[in-house]
Amino acid sequence: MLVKGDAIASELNALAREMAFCGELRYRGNTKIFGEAEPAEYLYQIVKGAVRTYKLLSDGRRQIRAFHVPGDIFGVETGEVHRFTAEAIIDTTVRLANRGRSGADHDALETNKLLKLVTLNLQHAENQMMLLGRKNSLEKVAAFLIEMDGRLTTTGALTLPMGRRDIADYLGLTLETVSRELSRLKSLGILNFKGKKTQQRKIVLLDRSRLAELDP
Amino acid sequence: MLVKGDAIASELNALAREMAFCGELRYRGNTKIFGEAEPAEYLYQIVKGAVRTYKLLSDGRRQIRAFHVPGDIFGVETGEVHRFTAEAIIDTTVRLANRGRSGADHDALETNKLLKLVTLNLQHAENQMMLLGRKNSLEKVAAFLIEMDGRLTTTGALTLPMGRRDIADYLGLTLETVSRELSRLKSLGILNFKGKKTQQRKIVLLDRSRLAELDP
DNA sequence: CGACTCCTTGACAGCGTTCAACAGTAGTGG
DNA sequence: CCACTACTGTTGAACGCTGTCAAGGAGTCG
Repeated sequence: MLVKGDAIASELNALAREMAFCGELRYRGNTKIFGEAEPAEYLYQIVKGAVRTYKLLSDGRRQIRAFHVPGDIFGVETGEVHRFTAEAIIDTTVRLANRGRSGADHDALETNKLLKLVTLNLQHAENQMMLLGRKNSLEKVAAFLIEMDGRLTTTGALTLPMGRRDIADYLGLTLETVSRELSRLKSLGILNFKGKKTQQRKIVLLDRSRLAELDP
Repeated sequence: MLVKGDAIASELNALAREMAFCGELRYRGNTKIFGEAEPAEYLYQIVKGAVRTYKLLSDGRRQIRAFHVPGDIFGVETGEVHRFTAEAIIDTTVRLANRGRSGADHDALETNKLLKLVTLNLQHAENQMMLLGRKNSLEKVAAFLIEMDGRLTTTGALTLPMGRRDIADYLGLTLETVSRELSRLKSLGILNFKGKKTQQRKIVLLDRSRLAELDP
């Protein structure tokens, strides 16, 4: 069975507590943190805010690998350069951790932590492959909500930091389809919007069990 | 830019040469090697044959993670159990390598090798996410041929061990669509079939540069 | 020979995309 | 304060890519 997002996230948090961080940086919304193929010098842990990591095709098609929220670690690379771009979605604060000296081999403890992090990334990617290749649009949106529910629900409401376009590029859909399926879930009584008429990024999940049934 | 399959494969081969293998097993085509959630005790390296690794949804929808051909290592798990099923596609011989003692921490050298293997898996998964989420059917089939061309071309011809159904479940398509796009590539003069009328698994690539242009 | 598997091909349907219009909110500057 | 613009999100209508359903050919095996 698939491991859900929250299980992965909680293990990430446990790992993060043991790491040695060495600095802090702030980014405004929609600004680049690092780009694909740039040298990878640090690990990043989010203190506040949200980040998307993605790859692009030459014609601009975008596939978002993952969303990262407070507590998450990203930029885990074992090679010399980043394999994807990272951007702050909203105003974001990150802590930096040094990667082990490149070239020289790391000490065993550090490599073990790195192994754990890369493995969690791989698990997430494998689950996302299943979603992208074999789920329909309603199932994709349901899975997305379940993942985010497990990671950033605070006060009973789910406040999405990202817009419809980002969600679409995460799920392999268009923003219109995402919007339609969210409306469908609302009309089914499974969720409700809370914010202003547009910018509907505050969602209240009314029926988690029926939502879960939509994600096979 | 995306790392192509052959780059990953060649690094795998380099790694494999340093590993300590401890046994050999044979499997007939379409037989299980290990199942999802079963205890993970070994690493496997293919000597001869071909293997698919995949996940299933409860209703039977299948997503193939990867195809493995001679030289490849699969079953790289850091947890206690396998996250996916592995099946021999055709008659297959594999070598077994012990995973480090679970629980106790492995020596640094071994962990480093494991890290390399998991990272290569992650790279492949990230590229596959781009393919599944954002490429159309022709681009998917082209990418598949390019990947396989880099891994199992021997005598100028590309002999695919897997059937259309497997290819479809790897690319997030149906077998009919795979068949149609292969026919299209043939009618475009980019490839030719070599085998008997059905069982068209021998493919000759006539124009690799035009094929590459189809994969953005 | 008949049953079976694998693949191809055609016709059609439908899911998701594309194109478009519109609404609500925020920011800017007169 | 209000116009004007920009941005985000929703919704409708039409299209088209891919899936579904079906038929048929070619090869294999008992």
